[in-house]
Amino acid sequence: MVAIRDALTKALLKALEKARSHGEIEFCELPRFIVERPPHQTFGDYATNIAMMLGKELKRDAKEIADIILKHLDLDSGLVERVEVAGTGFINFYLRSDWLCDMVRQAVAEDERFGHSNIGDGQTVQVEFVSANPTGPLHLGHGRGGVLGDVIARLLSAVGFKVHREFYINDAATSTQMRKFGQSLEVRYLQSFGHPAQMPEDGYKGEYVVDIASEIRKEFGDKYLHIPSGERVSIFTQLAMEKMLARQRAVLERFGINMDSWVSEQWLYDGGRVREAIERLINSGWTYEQDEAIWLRTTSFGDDKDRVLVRSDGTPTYLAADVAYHIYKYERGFKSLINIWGPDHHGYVARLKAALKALGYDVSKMHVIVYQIVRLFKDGELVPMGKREGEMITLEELLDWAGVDAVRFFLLMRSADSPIDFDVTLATKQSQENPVYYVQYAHARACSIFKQASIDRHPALTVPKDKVNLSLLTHSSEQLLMREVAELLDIVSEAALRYEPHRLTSYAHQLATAFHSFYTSCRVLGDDEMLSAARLMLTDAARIAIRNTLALMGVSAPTQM
RNA sequence: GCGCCCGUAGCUCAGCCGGACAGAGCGCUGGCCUCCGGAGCCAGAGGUCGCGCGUUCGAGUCGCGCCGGGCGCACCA
Repeated sequence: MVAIRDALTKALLKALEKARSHGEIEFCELPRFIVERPPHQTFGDYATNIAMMLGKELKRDAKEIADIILKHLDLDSGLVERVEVAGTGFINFYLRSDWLCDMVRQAVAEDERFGHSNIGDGQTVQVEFVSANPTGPLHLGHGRGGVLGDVIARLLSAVGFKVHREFYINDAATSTQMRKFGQSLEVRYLQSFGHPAQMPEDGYKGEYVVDIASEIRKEFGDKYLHIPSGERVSIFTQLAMEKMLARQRAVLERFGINMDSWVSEQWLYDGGRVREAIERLINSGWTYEQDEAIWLRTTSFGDDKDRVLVRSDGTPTYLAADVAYHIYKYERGFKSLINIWGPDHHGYVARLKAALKALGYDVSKMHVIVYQIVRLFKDGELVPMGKREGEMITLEELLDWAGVDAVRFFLLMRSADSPIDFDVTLATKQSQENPVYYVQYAHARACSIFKQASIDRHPALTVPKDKVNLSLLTHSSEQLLMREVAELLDIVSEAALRYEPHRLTSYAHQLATAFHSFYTSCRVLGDDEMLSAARLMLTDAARIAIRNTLALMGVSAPTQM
């Protein structure tokens, strides 16, 4: 399909060149035009708006230009049957009727690779996502960031990019959060020995802190009871961080997410990278001192206020460390960087970009995707979330309730810009209201046809692939299903290049609908051996398309349900 | 107050770089099981694309201004 689009685009460009050399059209730079699948079948299989775009630029009639292009258009007759100019100036391409049959064969031949391509040409992309504090378990919000990042990574790698998944651990020992976390842990530890320690107002009150404290007590007994508090807190912080991180990693793995690397903020401090970043910023001349703190003039680069780089007590801010982290990203030479950030970070984008610009980095290769909040509903009621207060449903619990597939699918259904109300009750429902089952069921059904065929020793199975006559597939539901299957490559490349994984869910649903409809109106295993063989091949292509789409979403494709 | 996001069918949302009669799911109404899995299929009802102005041959899509909602505006991360 990309091949088809490419072929059409190239033929158009050639025709334009020829028209120009004949002096019929003048242009120096072509406007951006598209070759797309038109919204309606009567408009052909592909269409382009190039004549209208040119018409606008040259102030000439679009139809006239279309006719000129058509005159010079030299098309592969094996592909295109005829070309028409529509009333408004669209050029519509009608492909030879067997192009869809070729697509079906291609699907079956390429199997797992069907839908994949090499647009990325091996260029490296780094995707940074989740990047949580190690001060608590992951929750639903992290889940959304996780699926978004992971599926964007899967998509990019499917279209030929070399993808690197990274988790940035916000574990700086000097950070307020980490210290507060250590203190909360200390309190729980002391309390477990009956000491009257008081949990600070803004401490971490979650049950899991008590759990960790008792784990520490189990492992080390009263070893830490009689040492200075400061020392105890820092030991506890370190211990707890390791435990939390291990749990986070385990949940992500269960959720189908495997990082290529984990970069620790503290490691950036220890290696002197944070200090170095600050020095470079100071040397850049964009900093100043005020109230004993060091400020960065981010307003000179589009931020709405200047930001503190080093606090008056001498400790660097999160921004300083994040600049160091991003310098480290740039150092590793990735061709592009994608950051998946939660809604609470969106004010932060301008700040970080400003700082990187001050150092002369090319910010255009860094893409920040900020997703909107996700609220959890159970039995029609909003479930409150607050880490400090400890009222929280963890990602782990959610996976226990709804399963990996449903959680991933639901979090992928909406575009990142749209907030999600996650309805656990719906996600766990095994009915037609639940889109996950609908799609998976289509896949299981396709598989079951093959199972049935082999039980029956159906003669269609013995027809060699190159003898299968796909032109027998003339029913409207067969034609529609072929068209849907043929869309896969376009859908994948578009979803990948735009970083929009939600396109996959609606496509998956469409595919499933087309398959169910085909299934209902066309019996695959029948008396006509050749017809059965053709339908079996179409079933296989559909099965492959559905399975590959689900695979890109990280959702399983069960062969039976 | 400033910044970002959103406002499309009863509900939840798609709508690609402006394009050909505005789409889907759920819900609702009415049909479909001799036969490969009814967790399915078919048909139908349902929309001033928040409002106004502008750019354009053409605007749900772009620009400006309102109105409504969400989030962010720390020497927290």
